[in-house]
Amino acid sequence: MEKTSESLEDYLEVIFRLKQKQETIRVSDIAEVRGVSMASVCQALQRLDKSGYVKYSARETIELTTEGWKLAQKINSRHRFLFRFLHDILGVDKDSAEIDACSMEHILSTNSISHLVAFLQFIESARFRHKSIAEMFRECEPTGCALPTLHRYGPGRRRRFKGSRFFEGPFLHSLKPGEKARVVHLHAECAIRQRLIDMGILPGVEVEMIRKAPLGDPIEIRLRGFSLSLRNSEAETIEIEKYDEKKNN
Amino acid sequence: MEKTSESLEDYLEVIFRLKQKQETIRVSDIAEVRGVSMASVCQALQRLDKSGYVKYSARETIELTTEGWKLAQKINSRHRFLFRFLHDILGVDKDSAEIDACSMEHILSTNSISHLVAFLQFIESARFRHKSIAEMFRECEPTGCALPTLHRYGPGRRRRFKGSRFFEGPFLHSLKPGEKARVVHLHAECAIRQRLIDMGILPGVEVEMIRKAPLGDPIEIRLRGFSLSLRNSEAETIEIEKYDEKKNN
DNA sequence: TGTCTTAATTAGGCCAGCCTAATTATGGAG
DNA sequence: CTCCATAATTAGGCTGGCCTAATTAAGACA
Repeated sequence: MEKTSESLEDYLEVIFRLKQKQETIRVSDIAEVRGVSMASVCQALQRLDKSGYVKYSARETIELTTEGWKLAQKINSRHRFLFRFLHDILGVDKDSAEIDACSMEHILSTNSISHLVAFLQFIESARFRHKSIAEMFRECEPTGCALPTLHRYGPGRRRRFKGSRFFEGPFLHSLKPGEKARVVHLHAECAIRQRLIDMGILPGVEVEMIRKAPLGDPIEIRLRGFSLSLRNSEAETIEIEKYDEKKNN
Repeated sequence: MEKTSESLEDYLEVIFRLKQKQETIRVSDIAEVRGVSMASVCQALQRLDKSGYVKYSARETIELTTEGWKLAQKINSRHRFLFRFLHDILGVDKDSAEIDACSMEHILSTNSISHLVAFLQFIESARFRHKSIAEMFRECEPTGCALPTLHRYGPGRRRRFKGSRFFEGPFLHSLKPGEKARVVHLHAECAIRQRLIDMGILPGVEVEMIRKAPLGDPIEIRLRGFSLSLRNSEAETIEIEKYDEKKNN
């Protein structure tokens, strides 16, 4: 079938939903919901018509084609699903969940979606001491880690990176003496992980390489004012991120 | 600070990551990673310079400003986090996880991200019978629900719907006699939910309204060839989605 | 010194998506 | 039947983001 853009998929979805409510849809209805001018809706309808998802010619009724229904249903069911995940499981408020589901439905790969579906089924079905995981999570009083805001609009194609695995964060052992960095993630498992955490090596913490032993094995780092030595094998599991010279937070 | 688009954020992220690896970055490096022409990179650098995230003038070294570092770090840590969620928890393969994390990092609201962070912490820390939830999930042999593919490219602003809660799926009780629909989700809890499921009312199933009692209370529906009566209060918890007249699956 | 190569930049185009303003139906009310 | 209000459409513009092709700068080398 013809390709569609995110924007067109949104139009399709709106049409689909309006159809659930009312028999005839007007251009102004769509414009209202999407928050755009009627002129834009007109253009979109023309493009959708050309792509074969909508049957439409000037001043006539707006009808989805069979292809259009199919696609709209797919999008819509993704939307519902994502909304449910965000709202029912994560506890995100309805408005945010709605908006985010709206964006995610277009960009998530089939692959990730299906994993998420499976995960959600698991989360919903598993029971421990008569409670679902979602319930337990809700009782945990999620504090919300207050990650910073990003800007969220502006056009842009979905091209992204060409090859995906170009980058993998640098690790602690690769710091040169004198260099500083921030801990990003601990890749170690169980016992070692716990040991590192006990020493205060946590994501977000600033570390500075002091020196390395001649053969590079025990290394000495400073964090929170203390110095500490680590085995190289441990340092290799600590993912870091380098700083700008002027230390911005 | 100046606003950025998704595309610019991607450039910023690439620059940030390259900086972790090498001292000097060339236009061609960025072009290579992002898979675009050098001309495009040039323009992007100029825009980034104008927005104050990058210090750059023709044929000179590419430097992030303090603001640039900050923003890039934010984006990057989101990326890492999302990648971890997709890959480590959901089990999505590295490539898909990378690409999807890349898209999600721009569009998810702070709100959803922080809920997800909290959720992930919970998932990672909770233990039952010495196993983490992620481990248990992995052992469940996720089958992958095979949701259909959507197209994923093309420009488009992030405007979306103006008001978010305009729509809520129609529910079963709103069908008119003779109309058909597909069950989308059961909103009922525990006992009632189970009862509905036992009767075969599951997401994806086609139902047809046969008739309603005079006062609208018991209603009769047909599904999988059988007819069934339901209390209105039950029907109100069943979210549906209407069909096209020509029944496309 | 001039020339060649390579990297980077500019110029000029294209497209999607949005806008506003101007125009064209359409369906009453007088 | 005409005219008006409203809805819808067209025309014309703008922007971001990409491209190719042509140009310019810079370093290497004879």
